[in-house]
Amino acid sequence: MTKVTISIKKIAELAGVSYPTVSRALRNEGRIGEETRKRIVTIAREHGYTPNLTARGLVSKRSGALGLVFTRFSDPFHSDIAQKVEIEANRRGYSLFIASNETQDKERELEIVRSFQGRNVEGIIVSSGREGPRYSQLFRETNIPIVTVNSHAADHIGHSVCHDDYGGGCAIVQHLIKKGYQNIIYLGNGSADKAQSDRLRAWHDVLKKNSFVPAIHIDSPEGRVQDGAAATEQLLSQHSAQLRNMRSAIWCFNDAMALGALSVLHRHGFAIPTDIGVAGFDDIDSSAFAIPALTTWHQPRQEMASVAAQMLFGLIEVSDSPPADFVMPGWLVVRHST
Amino acid sequence: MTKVTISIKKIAELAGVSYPTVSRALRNEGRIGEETRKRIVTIAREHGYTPNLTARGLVSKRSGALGLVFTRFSDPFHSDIAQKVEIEANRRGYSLFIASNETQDKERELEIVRSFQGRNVEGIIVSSGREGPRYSQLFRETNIPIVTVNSHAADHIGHSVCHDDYGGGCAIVQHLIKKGYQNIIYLGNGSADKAQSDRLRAWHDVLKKNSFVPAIHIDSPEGRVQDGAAATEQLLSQHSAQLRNMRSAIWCFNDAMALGALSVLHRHGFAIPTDIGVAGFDDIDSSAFAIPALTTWHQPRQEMASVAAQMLFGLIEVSDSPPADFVMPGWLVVRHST
DNA sequence: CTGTTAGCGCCTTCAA
DNA sequence: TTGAAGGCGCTAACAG
Repeated sequence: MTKVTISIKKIAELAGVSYPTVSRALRNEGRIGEETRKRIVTIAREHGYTPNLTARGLVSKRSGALGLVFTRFSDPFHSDIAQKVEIEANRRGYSLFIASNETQDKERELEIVRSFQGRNVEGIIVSSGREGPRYSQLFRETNIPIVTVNSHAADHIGHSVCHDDYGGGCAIVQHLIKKGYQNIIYLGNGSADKAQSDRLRAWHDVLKKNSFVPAIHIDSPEGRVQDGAAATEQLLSQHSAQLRNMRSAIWCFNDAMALGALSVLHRHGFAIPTDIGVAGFDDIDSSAFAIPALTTWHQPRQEMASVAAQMLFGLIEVSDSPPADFVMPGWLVVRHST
Repeated sequence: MTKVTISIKKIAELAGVSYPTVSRALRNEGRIGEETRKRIVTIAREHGYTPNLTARGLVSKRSGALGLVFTRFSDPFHSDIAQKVEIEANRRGYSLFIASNETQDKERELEIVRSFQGRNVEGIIVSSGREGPRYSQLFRETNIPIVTVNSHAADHIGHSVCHDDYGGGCAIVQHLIKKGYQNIIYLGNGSADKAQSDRLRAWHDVLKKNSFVPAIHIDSPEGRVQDGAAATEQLLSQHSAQLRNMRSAIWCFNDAMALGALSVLHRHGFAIPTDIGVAGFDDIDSSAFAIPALTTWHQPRQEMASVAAQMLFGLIEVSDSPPADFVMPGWLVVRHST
């Protein structure tokens, strides 16, 4: 490809000045004659000059780029977070490197972080919901600011924005009990770390406290619509007696799975919420348009992403701020599926 | 933040060699003593060395980065394309800059392309579905390979991967006619360029050919679930008589909108597909789980993204390949909503 | 106000 | 096989 990218030098030549002068003119930096500045800017524009951010970054030590690692584009929850991060990054004049990790391989995620490092990003946001000792280690070693969303380094050594999953889980289960469901099933997501364990624990605790005994718990490999559908199929085939004998409700790890559950239940002729109740988690946009509209727990994901971004900007500007674990509250959204 | 990124120089010092030697060792480039190579590599690893891709890119002229501009993360169609592009980029060892354009501002999109240029990306994929003379102009001026997905520069001067929207639209409308619907409504997306105009034209043409007269057409500002819901509400309030008198079907610009339509129709007590038929376009993952499962047109978006990526890689390697407009076929998916 | 010099971290000649 | 110089495009001191 013909690389005819015009450089500062060429423009200097054309304008009959030295190239630092051009640099100053183009950056609108002080101490420069108004006449020359105008002349240089005109020439630059005429020749379609665009500054080489690579070179600029090399010397200024500010690449003007951020890195974002997240699960996958088809995940509505993490995608909304990614969207907000992208907007915030742009607003601050940053470009954004992105890498998804559709595999369930944690090592891959760490590799991504390292590659971002090699690209001299000024900060990294990890929104994958995964965590573990390897993460803590990497984050400790890395000298680039990192903020995680919805997971915290196991030893709370880093900076993170989380959500009160335990509280939300308790609220959902309590709501289901109050609605009179006697058998509360949990359809989980085996690939989520903190979110899954917190919600599972909430489910356990609330059931126990209310003297509900051994309830059904099925984990999916991931948290997609099809996973929720598959888990529900499995549920129906393995526990149909229990479902018919006790007034049951299904609580899904997230709304996507709940959508899949609704679909399968509908196909099998169950009336929601009378035959079976269904609840989700997250309150993604389409949940309000589910049939019937989905009862769920609202996670303020936009705000979480915003806070994460602000946190990161803070870390970029001020060095060595102490570890922080910001926990945000959500709220129950009761619609028509329970 | 303490930037203690270790450089090639330091390692050279530590190893007691000159830094070009280190460079060679680390890149596994020929002509280097096996002993020294090993020693250097060990030291590098011990000190957690990561090559500075910025600097490397500056001299090699190969940034190893690609740019992707697309609509928004919550758009299931374009997100799937983005996902595939990301995977392909990674497979080839590229990092990916991403920028979404949630605004409907085309100028913003061109700005993004320019900023990618400044970052020395080696290639750009534009998957926004937008087009126009300003695009053609920019693409012509830009010396970086650009491939567009689902839109082509008005004058066919660039490289693009498209889908046969007209053919798909015809097939959908014909299917609805065959199913016995007498009133075929189109709910469009005002922010899509090529896709909208092609589908709208298909709708017009097929209706005309079959002597159907003035049908209803409502455009939404965008193509999201809530847009489909809003358009359907509008439809119900303005044309209820017509809907009850003639056997009607609603064809939506995309599946997301169709999901919104299904929700509203359900809330208003319509039975699908007997009272009203609903069809979408795209065949996104969740369409199979809609209630009822959605009849739609399958766009091979993964393949489209793959082809676009391959096309781009080709352009990066070989300069000056002639304009190309790759058109991919889709297929009808009849489920239970019609 | 402007030009000179130096250097960011790396790769690529060329000699040795 | 290795080292010494030069330069990628730009900014940041200094001079003048």
